[in-house]
Amino acid sequence: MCRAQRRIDVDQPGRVCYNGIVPDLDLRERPLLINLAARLSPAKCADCGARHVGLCDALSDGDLQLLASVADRVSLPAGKVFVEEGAPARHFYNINYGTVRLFKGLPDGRRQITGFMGVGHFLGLKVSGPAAAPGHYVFSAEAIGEVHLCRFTRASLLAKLSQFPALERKLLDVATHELVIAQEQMLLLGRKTAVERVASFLLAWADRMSLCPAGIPAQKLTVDLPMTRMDLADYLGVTMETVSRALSQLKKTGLIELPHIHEVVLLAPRKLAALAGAEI
Amino acid sequence: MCRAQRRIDVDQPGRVCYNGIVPDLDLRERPLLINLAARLSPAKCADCGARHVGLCDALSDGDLQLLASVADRVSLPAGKVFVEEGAPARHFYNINYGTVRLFKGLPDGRRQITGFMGVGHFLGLKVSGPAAAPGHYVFSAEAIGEVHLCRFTRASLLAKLSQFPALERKLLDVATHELVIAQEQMLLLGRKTAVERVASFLLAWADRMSLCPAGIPAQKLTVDLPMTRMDLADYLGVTMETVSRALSQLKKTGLIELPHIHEVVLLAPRKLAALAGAEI
DNA sequence: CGGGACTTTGAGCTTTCTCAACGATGGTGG
DNA sequence: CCACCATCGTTGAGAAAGCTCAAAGTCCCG
Repeated sequence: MCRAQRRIDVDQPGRVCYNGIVPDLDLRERPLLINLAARLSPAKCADCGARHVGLCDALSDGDLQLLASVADRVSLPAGKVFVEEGAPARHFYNINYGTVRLFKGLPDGRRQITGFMGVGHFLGLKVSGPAAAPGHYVFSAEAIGEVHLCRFTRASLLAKLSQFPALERKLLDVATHELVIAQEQMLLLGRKTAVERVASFLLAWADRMSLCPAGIPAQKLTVDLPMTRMDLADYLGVTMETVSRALSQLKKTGLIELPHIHEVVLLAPRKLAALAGAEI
Repeated sequence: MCRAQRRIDVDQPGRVCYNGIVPDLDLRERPLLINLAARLSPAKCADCGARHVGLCDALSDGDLQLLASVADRVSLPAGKVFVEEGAPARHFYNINYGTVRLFKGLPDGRRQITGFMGVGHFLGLKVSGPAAAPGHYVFSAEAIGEVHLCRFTRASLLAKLSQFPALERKLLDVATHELVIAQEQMLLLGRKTAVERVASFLLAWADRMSLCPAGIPAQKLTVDLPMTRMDLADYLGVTMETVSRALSQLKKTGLIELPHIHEVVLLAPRKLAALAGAEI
């Protein structure tokens, strides 16, 4: 198998090896973003899309307010890279709106997307060195479409941990859950065929989007895919063309429909699961 | 790429889908093991191979003694599967001696090794559901060679967490570190060629074994590989034959020597790193 | 309505897999 | 102590999955 697609333009500013000391996101360059954030992400946590998801859900209104006092609200345009692999890790992020792709790169431009994160997801644990010490991000993060986030400095959030035992436990839960997903992805990348990969992804994504909270449903299910085929390819460890062919094959087999490029209907989720190699 | 090797004998007792309620390791069946453990793993933490590694290193002698009071010491023969994917998660383990392989399986027998763990490694975080709630293991664990471990019930260890804040933080560190490694492995599985995979593994393993704590050294380095070629293959997402060919190629290129099957000499670690696609 | 970006489909090629035979190695029993 | 056997590893040849390159099709947005 050839794996030599060159996708990341390594000469593009901001995508080269990280040497300088630059904040992951320099707000002074983009004063507008703050205003945009204020308009689109409500200042009050109570009105936030992520209030009852993920990390924020672990806290009472009062605790959350304390935590919010150390958070910046930020809004990003599509395509904005706001975490750079190799850069000093200064912040944690919590996603309030939109979808983000996390990825790692090779020097020749090959890219592996390690995850997609949506509303309520917490981001920034994966740094080199112990969690409490300063380290460097081991991944990059980029907005798919418009994204709103809460940004915390690592120092302030880690300092708050002793005040909020629930938060520390929740962080452990988040990390554990990500580990479980990562293991699953290793099985996919190491041992599944292209069609199995795509089928697995569709089910996992539907599940992640809480569309089928009670396991795999028997009836049909419509799933929104905010990412491109290229993103899917880089997540599933195949090429764009292979993703496209796999989707076409699933369509031809009658397992899915593709009403729009960014929308898939799972016609027979159970059969899809069998094809995906449902876990032992 | 064809990925249809059938390796795990799904008809073998203990490797089938888990339905029953059986402890991960029933000591009543193996009273000898306890004695063996007592002989080989000293009862005192102070004399344990893992005392100053990983989790145990986060605790004072006094705290460790308290923790040890809720631990069983267990010794396992080579090949013993002591955690079963899908079984109820009742224990955590800490490895005191030997090496363990963690893996996930597909119904048709394909296997993906998700990690190798050695002395000081902590095992059992990866369960379905939140860390604090009862769940099921999402991986299996098997001894490579003889293994000694400390076994904790999840309930007792999680109960102790509130008494030992250092321990909780350390657990988060462990989970974070595993996440970083998992991301790296996804890049390997999704985007690297066979030779790059093997080169990456050799360096990562040397690093994990603390043979080159200060980064990649310029001079040669001897690495012990306790696992078989098949294990390597299942870890690297290729076949045994491909691992063998990659090693032969690295030998022919003068980058490594293979004095014994389970021993590799890295002749030019830096060149190997360049080949492995050292991180951006 | 037109242009650019994204997607699909096709044809030939490369890497890796599969299958098979041969070689090494380590443990065991004569 | 050595020969034998079982297991594990290596090497080769042909097959196949997925990759590359190329062209045609779609869709969105101005």
